[in-house]
Amino acid sequence: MSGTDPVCTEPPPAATRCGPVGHALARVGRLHRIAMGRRLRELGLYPGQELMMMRLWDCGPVRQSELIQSLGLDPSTVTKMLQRLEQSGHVRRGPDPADRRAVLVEATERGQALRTGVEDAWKDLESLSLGGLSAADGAELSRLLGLVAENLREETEEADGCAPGATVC
Amino acid sequence: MSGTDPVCTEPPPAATRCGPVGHALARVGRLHRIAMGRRLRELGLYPGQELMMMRLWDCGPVRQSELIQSLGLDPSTVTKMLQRLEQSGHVRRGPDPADRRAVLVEATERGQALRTGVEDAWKDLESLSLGGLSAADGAELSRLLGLVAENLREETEEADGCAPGATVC
DNA sequence: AAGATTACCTTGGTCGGCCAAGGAATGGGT
DNA sequence: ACCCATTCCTTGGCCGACCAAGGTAATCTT
Repeated sequence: MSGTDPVCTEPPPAATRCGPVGHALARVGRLHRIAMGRRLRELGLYPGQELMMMRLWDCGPVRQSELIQSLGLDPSTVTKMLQRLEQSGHVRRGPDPADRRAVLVEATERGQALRTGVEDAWKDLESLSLGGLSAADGAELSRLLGLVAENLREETEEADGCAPGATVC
Repeated sequence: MSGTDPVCTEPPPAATRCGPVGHALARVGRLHRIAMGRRLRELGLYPGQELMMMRLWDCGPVRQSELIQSLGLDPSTVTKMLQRLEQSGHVRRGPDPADRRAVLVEATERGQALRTGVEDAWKDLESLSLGGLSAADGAELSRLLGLVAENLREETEEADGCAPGATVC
């Protein structure tokens, strides 16, 4: 048994006083990411990459810019992540014949093979997270998180529009 | 106006199907972190550092191990973060006379000066996040997040105990 | 048709965060 | 007293994620 484990967070600092919900949010988000990361490691992925792969499983070959927008990530983040995923053989990149500056991305067989594993991991973690909650509570939580997400999204976007014709898939 | 802004996330991938709540959680957590990071930048801090500082404001000089445990972070993370905070003058580190392998950490005046700014930022973001929610909804959200946190914490800790005598402060 | 603007991606740098491994100092068992 | 286990911290490596800046290609303007 390894003695001291990280991730304890028991008595959080007085951030609780200034932003109880925000603090709980940050805390839960981190715990969720860690728990997910643990499952992903057995699959050979790092946390964050699974969302990228999910996107690639759903859509076929996709433009990198599409990934950037749908995942809401910085372009440079996507570039580097794809470079690593390419090197680990999960992803293939090639030029877009229709636009020579664009890059088309798709999952390799090796990447496809992870699909059920990743989806199971998500389902597993989902049920674990909601353990002890009634279905009604789950729905309520989902609803409230949606509202908060909307509030935060507005501030983050700060006027833009998020091009409507983007849901290509 | 910078044209393309990241962070859009509009139609999330089919992760929604496998773990709607988990996905919303990850999403909101990230948005919250980004929004907080924006406020912190004006104060000269990076996201994550503010929790460390809050802990230091509450307690006086603290052992590094205390920070590790209370924030639930990896020891190496804390070491590096403190090195940077020290270099930016927000924090001072010195030897613990009672235990020569330990390190005592405390906030400098410069670090203290950020306190109200950070707390205001948290309050501000909190009210923004909860905009449009009734007080009852806020409480409900808090309660549900607490439950989920508990579920996730159990898995993350995986048997340990989190030494009860740790709430020194 | 030439020039300015945009869109698409890279590179380089910095941070938070994790893991693995290692060096000191303390403490417990015999 | 001695040695072994534990605790406390550091270093190095790797990723996700951000920003800033730059290079190439398409598009819009005039």
